[in-house]
Amino acid sequence: METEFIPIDYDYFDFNGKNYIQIIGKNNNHKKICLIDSYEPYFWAVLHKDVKQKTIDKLIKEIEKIQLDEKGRATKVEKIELHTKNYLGTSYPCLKIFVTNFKDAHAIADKLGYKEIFKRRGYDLSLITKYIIDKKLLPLNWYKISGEILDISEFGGLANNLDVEQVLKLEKAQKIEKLEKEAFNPKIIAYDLEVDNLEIGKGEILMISLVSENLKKVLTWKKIQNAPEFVETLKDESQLIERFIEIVKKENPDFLTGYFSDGFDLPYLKARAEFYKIKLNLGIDDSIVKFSRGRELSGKIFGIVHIDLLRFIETAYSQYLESETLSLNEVANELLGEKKLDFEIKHSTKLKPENWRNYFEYNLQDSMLTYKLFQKAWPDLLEFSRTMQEPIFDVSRNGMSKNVESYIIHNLENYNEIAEKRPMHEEISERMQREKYEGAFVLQPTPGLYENIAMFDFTSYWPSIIATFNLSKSTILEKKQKNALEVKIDEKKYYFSKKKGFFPLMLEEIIKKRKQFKQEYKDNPSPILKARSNAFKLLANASYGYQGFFGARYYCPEASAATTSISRDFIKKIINKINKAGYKAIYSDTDSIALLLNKNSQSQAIRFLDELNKNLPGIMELELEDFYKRGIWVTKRDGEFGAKKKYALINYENKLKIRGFETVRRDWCRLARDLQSHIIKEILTTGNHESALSYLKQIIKKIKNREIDVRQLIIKTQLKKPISEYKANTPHITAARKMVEQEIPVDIGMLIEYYIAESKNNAKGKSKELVRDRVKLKDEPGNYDIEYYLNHQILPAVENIFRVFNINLQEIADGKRQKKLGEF
DNA sequence: GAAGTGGATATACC
DNA sequence: ACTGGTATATCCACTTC
Repeated sequence: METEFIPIDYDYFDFNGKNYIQIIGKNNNHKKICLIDSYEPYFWAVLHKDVKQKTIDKLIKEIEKIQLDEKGRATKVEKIELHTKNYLGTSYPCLKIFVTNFKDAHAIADKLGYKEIFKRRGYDLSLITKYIIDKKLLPLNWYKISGEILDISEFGGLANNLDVEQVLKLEKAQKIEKLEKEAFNPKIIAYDLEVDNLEIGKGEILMISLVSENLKKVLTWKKIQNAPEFVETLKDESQLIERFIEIVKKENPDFLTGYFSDGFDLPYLKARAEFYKIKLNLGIDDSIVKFSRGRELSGKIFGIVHIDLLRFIETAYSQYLESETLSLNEVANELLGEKKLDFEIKHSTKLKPENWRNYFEYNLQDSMLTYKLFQKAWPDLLEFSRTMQEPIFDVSRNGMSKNVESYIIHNLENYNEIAEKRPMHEEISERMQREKYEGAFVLQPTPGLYENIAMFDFTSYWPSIIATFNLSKSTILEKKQKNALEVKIDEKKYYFSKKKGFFPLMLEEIIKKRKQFKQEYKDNPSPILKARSNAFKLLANASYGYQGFFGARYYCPEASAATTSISRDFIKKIINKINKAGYKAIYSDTDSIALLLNKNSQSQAIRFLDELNKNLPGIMELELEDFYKRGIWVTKRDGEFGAKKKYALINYENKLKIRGFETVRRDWCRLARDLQSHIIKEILTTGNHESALSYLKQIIKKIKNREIDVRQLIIKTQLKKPISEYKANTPHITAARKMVEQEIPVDIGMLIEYYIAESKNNAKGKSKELVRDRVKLKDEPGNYDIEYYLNHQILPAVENIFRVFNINLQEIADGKRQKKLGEF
């Protein structure tokens, strides 16, 4: 039996004590296929270099005798092979020890207390990861496969109740190339629950919406006359759950997706199903939904990949998004230009029929948005999975450190490397206590309005340093060696080998691929190429942090410290060269330099950049980010020094680039942010402050006359931990407590919205009330505090901008504020 | 009782 | 606890004179 096949999800099962792999995927006729494959699990024993052959033979005989019978599972060492492998870049004789069941590999490894054995490795990788590495059946790639149709009786009748076109025992698989357009088009169902009580399982499920290519449905038990046609009314909540299961099973999609569905929708469904003693058997083998533990729950369905889009968006998109929160509403608005429907959610007992009809629409829209977001994210999900070579289920939930590690693990074979082990608890807590090492260099700017500016920046600066200077766990030397690179950090010297290590080499490849895909995308734009280029970009960006991350297998803070140390040296040298060549570096942060062109032309600057590049070693590269016609740098709130990480630029297409200013900070009120951005724009466009100042005066007048809508004055601050864990009584915690009192749901991660109202004992005025005592929730009636908004929001946001022009709003700040304000 | 200081907290930059 | 360090700024509690 031959067919084309694309693997989507991987699972495993035990039969007669042995491990078997189950792969769910599609054939070229878009039918679901299940492949069964055997797998011989093994781990490595790294031997000391000088162990003699005779001793090795004896050792093998010893180890071969090991048998275990734990948890009713008889396991033994099946066979042993001798290989020469690298461990952290050094070659060793290694024993490849095959065991009956991979779950016992760790226990058997623990029995190997022989002095000839230097390290035991490879027993802590997941079975799926090992399978993908060894059999090279990579996720989301096409294969021509041959196999035998599984007999109904085999593996205890496994093929019997599996809802797939075919179950095949895999014999051969050969990778084939397919054009992207004739490639795999996944079937997706998006779903969303509406409930009465947000606490998992504590309320009733009111309705569930489902959206697929040819499916738009809201299931409910609420009988409403003239309900929209997409509504299907069931007898009660238990029928509703059963109908949901029925539809999903009938549709049998590749992906079932929700938004925060790991944390809400799926656990809720499970809890309510349990309440009614219904089996939530969504799996294509009728298995129930399982939740794997971890920091967050992950809901897994056999044969249908459950994707919580929020989790993928957190790792893959959040750094690019401008949205203030990652709520479905904001993310959909930014990525799709579509919003959730307006609907005020109330307890179901308080809803009138027309409210219900709107509620159904609202519920359907949530699934529609989720469905569209999935399609938008699909190229990225696909390319993440292909790049890291891990299933989409995992890649969509893992953070970037895990993704970097997946990439490493799956590419180790190219370097004949054995995987390093994961740090254990004790080691992790030790690592967490390490002192911080010094990071990036930031040049203090001189405040001012500048003209004719260029911005240079290093491409993938830190990764390119790691690759160029060979900084990693496998290349750091214990002591000084001939030709070794010496890096001095805090009077301590570290040495790195000149012989390239696998991590720097992989990184070099990642950077090169990123460059290549970026170029391919430019030449021939497609969502897939963009996603591919982006996956490699994110991988490069996260790789530096990976080496300094306590959970990393290839943890090496010395390499991280050396990376930043070298980065500081280089950027300072470049700054010096810039200043000596008739330019003036006015600002620099980490990998970028803003410089004044002075008398030089733009083309001269580009030639100068080429010169600088000629003297850069390895794959380090400096590029032109853009030319700007004006830029402004301001002082810190107090003192005359220039503030770092705060500037605004305007290029020759009149596009603004604003960094660090309150304009881009969500914890400042809308009025202050809009005013500041207006003023920055005015100044950068005109080159003077006059129109900006008159605009400011207008706004101040409006505030004093109470002409400002309180919605413009709402301050939003995120609640980052449970209220009880806060030591400080800040305004936003006070607001959160008020919300709890008023029975408004308060959750970690939520933006707390409030404004500052007039003091109650305003007239007496002597001992001023604290800010937190004047907090009112966003919908609470009251008068905003004119003094607060003037002196704590509006003026702080703009006074250091005007100070650049010697306009002294400072006197106002110095206590003469009240009097001075009268002048406006 | 005003002024200064430092801790806790949030958010941004790269 | 789930990449890293650098930096600004607010509010509030506390100390100091």
